[in-house]
Amino acid sequence: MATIRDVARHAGVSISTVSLALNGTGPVSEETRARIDAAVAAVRYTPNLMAQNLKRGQSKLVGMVLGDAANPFFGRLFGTIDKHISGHEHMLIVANLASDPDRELRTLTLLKRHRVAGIIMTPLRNDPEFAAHLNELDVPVVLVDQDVDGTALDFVTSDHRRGAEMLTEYLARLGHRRIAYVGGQRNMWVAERRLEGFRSAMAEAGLEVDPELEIVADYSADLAYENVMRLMSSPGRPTAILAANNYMAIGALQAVNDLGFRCPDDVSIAGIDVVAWSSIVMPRITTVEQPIDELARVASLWMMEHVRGEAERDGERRCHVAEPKLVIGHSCAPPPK
Amino acid sequence: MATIRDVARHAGVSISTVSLALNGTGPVSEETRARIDAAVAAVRYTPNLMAQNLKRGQSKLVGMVLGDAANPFFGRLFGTIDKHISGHEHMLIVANLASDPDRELRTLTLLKRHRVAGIIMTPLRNDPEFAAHLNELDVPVVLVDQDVDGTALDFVTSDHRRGAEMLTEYLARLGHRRIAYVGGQRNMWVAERRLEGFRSAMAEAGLEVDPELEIVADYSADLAYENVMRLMSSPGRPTAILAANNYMAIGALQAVNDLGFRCPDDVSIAGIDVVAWSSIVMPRITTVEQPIDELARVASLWMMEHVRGEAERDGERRCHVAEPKLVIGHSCAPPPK
DNA sequence: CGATCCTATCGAAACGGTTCGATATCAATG
DNA sequence: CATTGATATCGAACCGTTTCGATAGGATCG
Repeated sequence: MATIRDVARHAGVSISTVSLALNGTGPVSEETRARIDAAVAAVRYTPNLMAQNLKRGQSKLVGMVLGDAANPFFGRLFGTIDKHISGHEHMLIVANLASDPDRELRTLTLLKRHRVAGIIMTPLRNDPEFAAHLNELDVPVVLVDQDVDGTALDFVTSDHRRGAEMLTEYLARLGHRRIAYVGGQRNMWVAERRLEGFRSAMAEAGLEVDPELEIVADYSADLAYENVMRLMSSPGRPTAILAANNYMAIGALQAVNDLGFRCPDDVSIAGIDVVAWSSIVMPRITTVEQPIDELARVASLWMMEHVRGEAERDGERRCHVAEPKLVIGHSCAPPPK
Repeated sequence: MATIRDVARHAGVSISTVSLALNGTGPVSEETRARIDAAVAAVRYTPNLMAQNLKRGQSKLVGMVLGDAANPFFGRLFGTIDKHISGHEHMLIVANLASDPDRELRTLTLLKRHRVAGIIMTPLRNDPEFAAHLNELDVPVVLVDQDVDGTALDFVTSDHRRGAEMLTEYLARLGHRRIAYVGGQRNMWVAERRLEGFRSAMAEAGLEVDPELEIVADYSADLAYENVMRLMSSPGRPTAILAANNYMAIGALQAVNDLGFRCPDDVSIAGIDVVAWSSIVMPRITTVEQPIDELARVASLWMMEHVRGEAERDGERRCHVAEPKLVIGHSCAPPPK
């Protein structure tokens, strides 16, 4: 592959002159510039970014770590962030965790080896060991969606607790008293917030939570399916089900259908974060949506500030909490008599 | 950030010894190795991959160009390819075209500047100018999903033509005679193949295609919605609709619902490539699925062969055509009397 | 006319690594 | 004892750039 040396030789000038001409830094005569341009085309020169970055001591790469690329939430998040980042002649180098927390640390150090200018990540782990690593990483990081306790990193999320509250309140107002909650892993930040929201809204509505109806289904459609099957087959079955993410909502709906119940006539279903894409799921599921575009915009903005060195590190971490939006579908109705 | 020089100084050895020890190339005494390891930990050394790659003349980066990251098809494709690639201490550097063909060329040259070891891409454009650029790129490329005529690049796809045929045959066997086809842009490779499949299966079944019922909706749910609204409001409305991708299938179903028709009682709907994720769309849409895992596996395999220099370039391009799978849902029935 | 200041160009030193060809030490060999 | 051959370590060149300081040839000025 052609190097700057080839261009210089072909144009009959020195290497430094080529560099000055190509980068527009330093004065170059019209004539020389023309010869250089011709040479570039002749030898098909493409500047080596690795060499440029090495020399300049900065990289035009921004790392992005996704919790689960197959989930449309992350797909849209990535797409929108990419739109913002790649405008500034930067590129995203993306790693997918495939929901496997063990890959998280390895991925981060690999990105650091690449000397990325910064990392935007949706973390999975939330434990002191991980927080310690994050703090020692020495690369600007913006967390999205999920927090890691014990770090002072910029953090962009939506109000997961409020989202769960909104749906719970909605179900309670419809008259439901036995509401089942199908939630994610107990040790995950987002799952905790959503569970809090559910419980607080239940308390607020004067309803008590039956421990039997509080399920942990690890964000998996299959586990949700099994649990809802069991729940709906038992005598004290709920009249409404709140699922804490899109996959589990789908699993729940499937289970309800397969048992011959009808939604919303026999049982109401609401799901958090059931992405717009599934809006024609029939019945359309009542949900709270995260404002993905807003999350992506703020995260990208903050990241670019870090990259440009504009982020005034006054010790205070920045947090942006976006408001989720209640989208009423046709999956909820008053409980059957 | 600590460099190899710092490690050397801290351990009291030369730079080259550190390099030899860390890479396991060349003999290093137990004692020295221990001192070096200690020094690495002490100064928190992380090798600079840009420098390593520059010197070694190779990069551990593989480029991936996605047609539309927000579409779950690409999300799953990316996730699965990443799983294969990142096993070999490589990383994926991903760019999203957001369905904008104009970004395609720029993205490719940017990836080349990064000296990626290869590029896996789902192209949008299919024209001679683009093919020429691709041929001159001088970077190993594996095309996925969509072909570019006039190149000799490795190509992994599924049998789009056959997929459309299967669905058309299925609808014809159910007794439908007026089948509408909602297709993608006419200049796109995949769209052409699917249209061919539709027409050939129609001919095979002895049905004629009403030009009025052959819609171009650019893979957009909105356009499909509008067109199906129009179609279903006209006197000669079809009894079945075949949509050429997931978005358009959703648009079509929505339109049918909004007009008060019932699917499949009043009209049957089948869609190509309606991803598993939407399997609980009610009624579950009859579809042909692309074997994404297979596509990803073959593409990754071939890419790694290129990266390792094992690809015997004997002039012949490699093509892998996977068989799509007919998944029968509940969205199709015999036409109403 | 010598000093001064642009303008255009160049050489050389980095950037952070790898790697090849020394060199030094020491035990084994003839 | 002089060779030989490992073994362990090092110095220096190089990968493809950028960039700083130097140089040289005018034009401008007092």
